[in-house]
Amino acid sequence: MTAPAVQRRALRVLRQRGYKMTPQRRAVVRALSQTTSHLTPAQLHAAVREIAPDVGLVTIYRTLRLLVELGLACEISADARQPTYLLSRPAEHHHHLICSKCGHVVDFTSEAIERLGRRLAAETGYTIQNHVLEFVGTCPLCRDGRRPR
Amino acid sequence: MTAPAVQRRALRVLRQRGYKMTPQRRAVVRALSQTTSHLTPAQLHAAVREIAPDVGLVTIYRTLRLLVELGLACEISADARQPTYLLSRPAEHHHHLICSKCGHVVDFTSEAIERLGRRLAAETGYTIQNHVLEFVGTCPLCRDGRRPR
DNA sequence: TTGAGTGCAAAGTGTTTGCATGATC
DNA sequence: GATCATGCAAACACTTTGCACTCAA
Repeated sequence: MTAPAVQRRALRVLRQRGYKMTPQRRAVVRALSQTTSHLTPAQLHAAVREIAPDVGLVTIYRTLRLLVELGLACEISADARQPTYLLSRPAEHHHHLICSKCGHVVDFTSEAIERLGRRLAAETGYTIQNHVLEFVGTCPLCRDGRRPR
Repeated sequence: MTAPAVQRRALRVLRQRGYKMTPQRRAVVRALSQTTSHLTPAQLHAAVREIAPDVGLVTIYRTLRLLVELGLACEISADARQPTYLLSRPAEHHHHLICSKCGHVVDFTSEAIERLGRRLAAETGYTIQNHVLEFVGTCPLCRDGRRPR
């Protein structure tokens, strides 16, 4: 799913669910769709201000919460001290491979995890509701020093 | 690994690494070893105070950080707003299946995840440093209402 | 004896809430 | 025009830090 398509889908869902289409929400969605990385609320705030200079940080928090509720954005928790957010590209359940240097994120899905979940459920008697899987590493560009910083 | 064994191992490693064996550290390790659940710093503080009433919350934070650094405790980040901690039972890399009702935690290891990591590395060119996998669900006792609360 | 460890209070960080104003539908 | 959304400031919750004192080695 391309970035503009992700952006359009998010705005469409917001509208369909009866939320008002404000310039602030548009700007948040647009800023999120323009990065392949994952952003902290503060970083997103900075990015949004490039588009719409007087959006407040509070609006960032409120909009992020809304987007996550609607399944339009994901929260990455690999670093517990610093939750970060990105727009969900695939609609279905998926996972993230995150570059710890540049923050680039690769989405993937895995049937193996689903199987593992079923096996664990059978072995332990748990009913499994959801799961989080995040790989953290270094992307090829950063590793080879081909990316500034 | 039984709870007392986990406790002894943690104390032994602390000593071996040259850290002083204070009553506070003993109490934190003991309180952690006495639960099969995962605790927030505040919950752990309460539990520690049952054993050693004047341990401060600051010491809980400092000791948790130390234990995590030494690989003796794990941080669970399934709920990004509330990191929780537990003593590592297996020494090697492992994952958690967490009951969202009572907090009980089941450790497991998975060769399938290691394989998936290798496959992702090959496909994307990433060098993978680590990964987090957490399943969240309901344990059999809680689901069947056989556990109070 | 001496430096690591602790407790307290204060500062710091990140996030949420109350409320008046403003904009969307 | 009614209601939802925003912005500001204040409140909040959690975590870390500075500093003097204590205690394990």
